[in-house]
Amino acid sequence: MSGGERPGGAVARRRMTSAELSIWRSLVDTTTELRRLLGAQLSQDSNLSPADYQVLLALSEAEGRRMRSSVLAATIDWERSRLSHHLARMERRGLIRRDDCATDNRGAEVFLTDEGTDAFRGATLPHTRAIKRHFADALTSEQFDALDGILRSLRDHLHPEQVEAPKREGRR
Amino acid sequence: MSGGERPGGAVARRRMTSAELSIWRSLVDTTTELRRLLGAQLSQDSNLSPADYQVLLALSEAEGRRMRSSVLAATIDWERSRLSHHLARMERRGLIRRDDCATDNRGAEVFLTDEGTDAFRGATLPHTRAIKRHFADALTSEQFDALDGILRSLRDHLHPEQVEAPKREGRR
DNA sequence: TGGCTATGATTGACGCGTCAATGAAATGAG
DNA sequence: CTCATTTCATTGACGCGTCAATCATAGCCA
Repeated sequence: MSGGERPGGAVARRRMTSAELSIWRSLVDTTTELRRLLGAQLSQDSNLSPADYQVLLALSEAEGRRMRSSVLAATIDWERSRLSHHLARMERRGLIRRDDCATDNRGAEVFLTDEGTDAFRGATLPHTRAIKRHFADALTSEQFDALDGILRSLRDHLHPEQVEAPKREGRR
Repeated sequence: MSGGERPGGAVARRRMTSAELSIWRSLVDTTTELRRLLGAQLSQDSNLSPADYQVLLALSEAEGRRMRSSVLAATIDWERSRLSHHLARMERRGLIRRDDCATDNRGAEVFLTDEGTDAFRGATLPHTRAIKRHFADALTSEQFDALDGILRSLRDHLHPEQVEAPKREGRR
């Protein structure tokens, strides 16, 4: 209630308070710690890094478990070269493989091996449980609603153009 | 009030919903993006990485701008070896230096050089402004309150023992 | 004292991520 | 068709972070 702020607008406000700064630091510290913990758990349970998991997740949801490398990069919002390096490491471990692309001779197509599929399947359940235990179990449903709104505000502020595309599929 | 959840307790709840999972992913993605952005800004404005900034901040607040290496590691919650590597790189760049410790011949003492002090001073204002612009300006004061509570819940859940050190300043 | 263990700090190996450079194929203008 | 430009993907160099190993010293106890 009350205060003089507007959430969405491109407004110049008062100075940032030290409370706000310290909430920022706490956000960084807490998410860092959560990621460390969940990453360690994942790697211990399944010998996968969070980055591996992200790649496997995207591939396992793709048509035919295969994707153009550039599409994959866009999907998980990685730089191309990062993906290239990472795919090279994953290929060495037998989790994925790369083929030349049929329709564009520059392109590469990445696909899950059976081993990669199994690794992902085996990782999913314990990883989800760990997220529940360390994150979801800590919050009430009111807090989830609030957090959802906060994240939406942050995203809208970061990407002012594409605010509030309702619930549409496919197009961009 | 209302729902069936208890925030603090070590309670086993229902299955995690997909909405909760997707809020988790959004939290990871959004904080990652914010950190990338602020890190890029910092490095562009001041030629410092966020890690450099963390070290410089801790040192600049220390008695005499110097600290035992192990104390520094504990202060910013880094592994010793990470700190060692990072200090070596910062020393090469002239931001800090290391001395043998007077009271413990195993120990090292780290201190800010004048150059490091200047670099930190020059970085602080633009960095704080960037945090304000990209983070603080996106949220209402109600959202800050909610976020503060959420982070407290998460931290309490991660560290069940040291719950609820009240709100006093300075000592702990 | 001698010897065991614990601690402070560093190192090397290796996986990871960014940036700038490369090469190769598609695309488009003339 | 030819040349310039853009796009796809990879590579190398280098900074970063983790893990396991190392080494010296401190602390302890018999």
